[in-house]
This record gives sequence, C-alpha cells and structure tokens, in this order.
Amino acid sequence: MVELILQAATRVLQRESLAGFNTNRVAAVAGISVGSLYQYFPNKDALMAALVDRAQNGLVEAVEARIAQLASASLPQALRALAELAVAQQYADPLLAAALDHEEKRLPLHDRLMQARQRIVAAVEQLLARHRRHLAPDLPSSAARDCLVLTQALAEADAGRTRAPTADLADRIVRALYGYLTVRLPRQSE
Amino acid sequence: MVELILQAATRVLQRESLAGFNTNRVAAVAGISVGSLYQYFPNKDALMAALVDRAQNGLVEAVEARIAQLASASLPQALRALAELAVAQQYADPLLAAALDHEEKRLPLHDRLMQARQRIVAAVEQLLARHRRHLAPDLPSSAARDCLVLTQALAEADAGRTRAPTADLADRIVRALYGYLTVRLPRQSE
Amino acid sequence: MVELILQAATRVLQRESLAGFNTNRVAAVAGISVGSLYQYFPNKDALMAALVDRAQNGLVEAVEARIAQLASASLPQALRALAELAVAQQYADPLLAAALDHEEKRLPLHDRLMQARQRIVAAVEQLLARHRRHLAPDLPSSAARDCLVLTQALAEADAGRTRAPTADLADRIVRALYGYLTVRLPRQSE
Amino acid sequence: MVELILQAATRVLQRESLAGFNTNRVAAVAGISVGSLYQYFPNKDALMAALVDRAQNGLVEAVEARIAQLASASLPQALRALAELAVAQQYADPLLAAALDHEEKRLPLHDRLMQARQRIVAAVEQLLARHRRHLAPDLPSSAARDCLVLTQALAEADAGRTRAPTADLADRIVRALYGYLTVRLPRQSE
DNA sequence: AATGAATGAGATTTCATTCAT
DNA sequence: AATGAATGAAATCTCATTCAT
Repeated sequence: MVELILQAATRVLQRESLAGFNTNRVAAVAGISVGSLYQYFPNKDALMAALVDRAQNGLVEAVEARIAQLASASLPQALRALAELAVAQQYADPLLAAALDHEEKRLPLHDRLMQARQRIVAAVEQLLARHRRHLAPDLPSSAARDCLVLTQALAEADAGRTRAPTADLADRIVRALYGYLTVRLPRQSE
Repeated sequence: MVELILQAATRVLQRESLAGFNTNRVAAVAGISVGSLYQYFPNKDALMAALVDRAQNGLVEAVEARIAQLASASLPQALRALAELAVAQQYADPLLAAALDHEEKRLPLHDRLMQARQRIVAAVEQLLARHRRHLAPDLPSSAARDCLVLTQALAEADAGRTRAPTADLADRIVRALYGYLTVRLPRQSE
Repeated sequence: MVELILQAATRVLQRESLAGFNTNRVAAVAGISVGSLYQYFPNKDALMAALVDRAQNGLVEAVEARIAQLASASLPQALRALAELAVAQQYADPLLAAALDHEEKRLPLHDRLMQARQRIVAAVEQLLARHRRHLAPDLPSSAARDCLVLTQALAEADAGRTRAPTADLADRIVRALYGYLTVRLPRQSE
Repeated sequence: MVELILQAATRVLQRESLAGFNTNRVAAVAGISVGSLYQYFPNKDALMAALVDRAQNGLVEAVEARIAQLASASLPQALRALAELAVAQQYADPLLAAALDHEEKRLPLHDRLMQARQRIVAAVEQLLARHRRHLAPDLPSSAARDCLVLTQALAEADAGRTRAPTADLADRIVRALYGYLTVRLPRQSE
C-alpha cells in the first residue's frame, strides 16, 4: 500500500509538478481515500520525504550494482555506464526529479539524504580508486561528488528540454567526467 | 515601487524559500498593502516571473560585461572569471537562486527567459570561438550551453552545503570546464 | 447536502438579494463550512446555476402537470390556471425570482436552461393547438413564448410592488393572454 | 463631466454587465481618474442611481413627446408608435437595460423611479382616455401600467435573444396591447 | 483498517474609497 | 479640481488534516 501511494505521488508530481501535488489528489490517483493515505504517512511532508528517500535509494542500489559490475571496465567505459544510468533516471521521471531536487533542500531530510548520497559518492570513489593511474594527479578530494553533480546536471538540463534523450547526451556526460578527471591544467590559471 | 516589491519578495524567498512565499507576506515585508502589490503585478506568478527575469538579466549583463573584458585573456583565465561570477551569484543568495531555479521550470517563461539564457550562451560561444585552436576538435554543438550547466551545477551544489564558498570551488569549476572543452577521448568509449 | 446548500442559498437570496449573496454567507446560513460548499459546487457561479436550474425545472414540471390536467378546460380556464401558477411562483419568492431572472441572463446557461424553457414553450404550444379554432388566424409563431413573457412580466411587476397578490392580478394576466391570442387587428395598423 | 462619466458607465455596463461594473473601470473608460469620478458622485450607488435616473427620464420625455404628437392618431397607430419607442430603447442598450432592471429593485431609488414611471403611466392614461370608446368597458385601473409592463417585457425578451429587432416585434407588441385593451372576455372565466 | 465528508485557516484576488500631491 | 497610488476589508477558493462511521 505504501508502494501504491508512492507510485501515485510520483505520477502526480510528473504530471503537474509541485503546484498540483496535494494529498487529496495523490489519494485519488492512488484510488484510495485520503484517510487511508494518512494511515501510512503522518503528514504530507512525510510522504514527500518517503518519495525522495525511495528515489535516492533506488539510485544508490543501481549505482552500487553497476559499479560492482564494472570491475574490469576501462575508465571511459565505466563513466559511460554511469552516464547512461543517470540519463535513464532523469528521463524516467523528469518532473519528479526536478520536484525532488527542490524539496530536498526544504525538508529536514538532509541527514538521510546526505547518507544516501554519501553511499553513491563512496561507490564512485571506489571506482575512481581503481583507475587511479589514469587520473590527474592533483584531483580535489571532492572529485567523486563533483562527478555526480556534473552528471546529474547535464542529464537534468537535457531532460528539461527534450522529451527523449538525444543520442549525444551520454557522450557529453562522459566528456565532462573524463575531462574533469584527467585534464592537466596549465600552471598559471589566473 | 516595483523595485521595492521585488526586493521584499527576494527577502522573503531568501528567508523562507518557496514555502513562505505568499502575496500577503511579500506585501507586509515591503511595508505596503496587498492591494498595492496587485497594482504592479497582476498576480503572484507575474511577481515570481519578474523576479526570475530580473535575476536572469542581471546575470546576462554580468556575463556579457565580463566576457568583453576577457578579450585578451587565456582560456583558463577566462573560464576562471566565469567561474567566479557563478560562485558569487550563487553565494549571494543561495535560497533565492534555488527558488528561482525551480520556478524557472514551472512558469511559462519560454519567451523572455529563453532569450536571456540564449544571450548568455551566445556570449560564451563567442568566447569559445576566440580560443578555437585550444579546444577539442570534436566538441558537441551544445558546448557553450553545457559549460553553463556545469558551472551552475557545481556552484549550486556547494552553495547548498556551505555558507561561504570554499577556496577550491572556482578551481574545480575551471577543471570541469577546461576538461570538457579540451579533453581528447580515447577512441573506443564503449 | 446539495439540497441543504441550495436552500440556504435560496434563503440568502430572498433576504438580501444578490448583494449579500456570497459563498461564506451561504455556507454560514447552511450551517456548514465554506470548504463543504466547495465539495458540492466547484465555484460560486455553479451554485447560482444550480439554483436557476432547479427553479426552472420546478416550473417546467408544474406547468407540464397543470397543462396535462387542463385537457378539457376552455381556453380562458386554461389561461387562468397558468396565470395562477405564475402568480404563485413569483409571490412565493419575489427576491429569489428577481435574482434568478437576472442571473439567467448573465450565466452561460444556454444549454440546460434553454432546454427547460423550451419544454415550457412546447407545453404551451400544445395547449394552444387544442384551442386552435378560437385563436386569431394570423398569430405569430412566437405566440407561446410571448404568452410566457407576458405572464411572467405582469406577475413579476406586481410582485415588485405588493407583498401579497392582489385579487385582480390573475384576471389581468388572463386578459393580456386572451387578448393577445384572439384579437383581430384592424387592417391598417400604421 | 457628469455626462462623460455616465456615458462611460453605460458603455461598461453594455460590454460587461454588472460583473465588470466598478468605479475604477468606469473612470478608465471615461478617460479620467477615479478621484475625479468621486468628485461628481459620492459613491458607486449614486452613480448607478444617476444612470437609472437618466435612462428613465430620457424615456419619459420621449414617451410624453410621442404621445403629444399622437393626438389624432388611431389607437393601433398610437400603440405601434409606443411599441417602436420601446423596441428602439431596448435594442439601443440591451445589457444596460437588463442591468438597470435589476438595480432598480436594489437601490433606494423607488421614490424617484416610481415618480418617473408614474409620469409615463400618466401619459399613457391620457392616451387611453382619448380612445375610451374603443376600449373594453371593464378595463382594470392598472391598464396603463400593465401596457408598459407588457411592452417592455416583449421588447426585452427579444433583445436578450437577437442582435437586431426582428420585423414582427413591434407587431407582436401591438397585438398584445390592442388585445389587452379591447378584448371582451367570455363570462365564465373560471 | 478504510472511508471520505467536513473542516477552516490561509492563500489569492478584487474593488470601493481615501488622501497627499 | 484633478490625480491616481495606496489602502484593506471582503470575497473567492484551496487543501492539509480530522473523525465519525
């Protein structure tokens, strides 16, 4: 039932963004009564939180699984796999992703969210460690986190513009990641 | 008076994000009555739109001015200047920037807003053209747009985490941009 | 509940005409909250429309029933019966009737309302057909409709002037109708 | 200036009925400021009252003038002249007439309005007196008033349905009036 | 557990009126 | 006299939440 409600909430968020997201509507779309919704979620924010949570956890697991598979892949291959994961996620739920992005900041979810995010970052760090010799020597410590940010940003920007992912989106993400990770900056950067 | 209202709206958005953003509150903060607000903005969305508009235009002008100054700068120097602009903007108003980002997607602003964004893209394209020979030969046509996306994403991500910009934020943005623009990808990327 | 609200709306309209007719007031008079009112009517106009609708349908049924009963009545007897119906309706709710008359024109009711009105006209046409040989030979095709207009106008005019119907009101209506329907106009009417 | 405002008010009422009739709008249409409007009318109701007043007085004068001209006309000719006057008035300002009809009841205008109306009734009574021998012997004392009601009702009903008056409207009004005034009712009317 | 009608605080918006200039 | 920006009470409408069934 929790799952049923979350799916309905997702659908509402996709179709009408945050503006149309209210408990009565979610319940209606789920085919249940508001009262029932409140039996599983103490209030609207809790529903929103669960939604964010689930999306994050799904992503965490997908990323961890994918990275485990990529043990013997080359760095570009691994990056492309991550890029495709991100693209798939963004295009699966463009409005949802946008709405969640916003809610993440408002709700008191930072703890659990940061935790989920941290797991993804850790997985990517593991991946980067494997390819240490191909990376730039002066990479900042936030490299893994930055990679996630870059990946999501490019995917989300395209998702806000086009219905279906363009052929080159994954290429561009790989370019951004590979460039960030391997580039040697000229000395005088100022 | 329009300016007064926009400033009040900005302040409300900074303090309480979208949740506390309502016309009565904005009017109260502006020290005027709701009726007065409605003499200058036909409805709430129009106020929001004006806010987004103003932010965009401010950015457009800042970017165009900065790029004009950078005529004789090296590519890394130019990128760093842009990075610092983005960092300054995000940290000036983190909640505001986040709220505007969200509303940009919801509102039907596809005219004036897209135009402003296009001007920024055009300015960056001009900058890239100047440094054509240092860029990767197979850059996608969306390179300038991607640069903006990457820049804003890194700045925004940090702005959501820290009160003041860390010393290396601009470096990391430059790394991402310079990497994206100059990297030679190995042939078999899959 | 719909009925409860409509009755409250009717009472408000009776007591204070259109000026005092607002959703809060109707809800208060109905002894419910505004929110409840909006569960049954999507907006104020819909409530008004339902009121007009109900009044029309009540009238339609009353007229149809009465005309069916008048199968063997003489024309003056039948006209008098209709007159009495109209008088009763107007004096039952003078302010309501007046308000509804006004709203009828403003609202986009041209579907259900015109349909109801058409049924009354049809019933009267049937009645006239029965007495065809007593009618003027050159009656206009709008005769039935005109009869309704004349009847309502005389009843409404008196209802706006006196608390209770005067003894001769029905007589005067019959005179107007019978005169309209049977008079032979002198040839040169200009 | 008073005249200018009244004309603007008339235009607003025609275009948007009572719903859009507000002082700011009237002032805007008149090309003056609200403040100026309030220099000539103490409040909105006074403006409305003046409007009703003016419309009534125009009609009074037109009717009195026309009836004076009809000294030697036959009854049908006189009735037709009145009918044409009413048709012209209704079609000149259909929405205005409807709005005024409603406001007449609400505002504390009954005194002055009834006075104006009374003058019209008196003029018609004078007309009827001239043709006394052609009228039914048992005419009610409200005959003149009833004639006005019938005339306005038929004209208004058509004005609510068609843009321009149909050819037979005046005929039908004459029929109603002539019938009402001359018909001999059969004895047993119940 | 499930229901969904009812609630009412609060948000958006309108508009008659005032008053400083 | 004219202006019109400012006012704010009041109207319309929304939606998170409760609770009797």
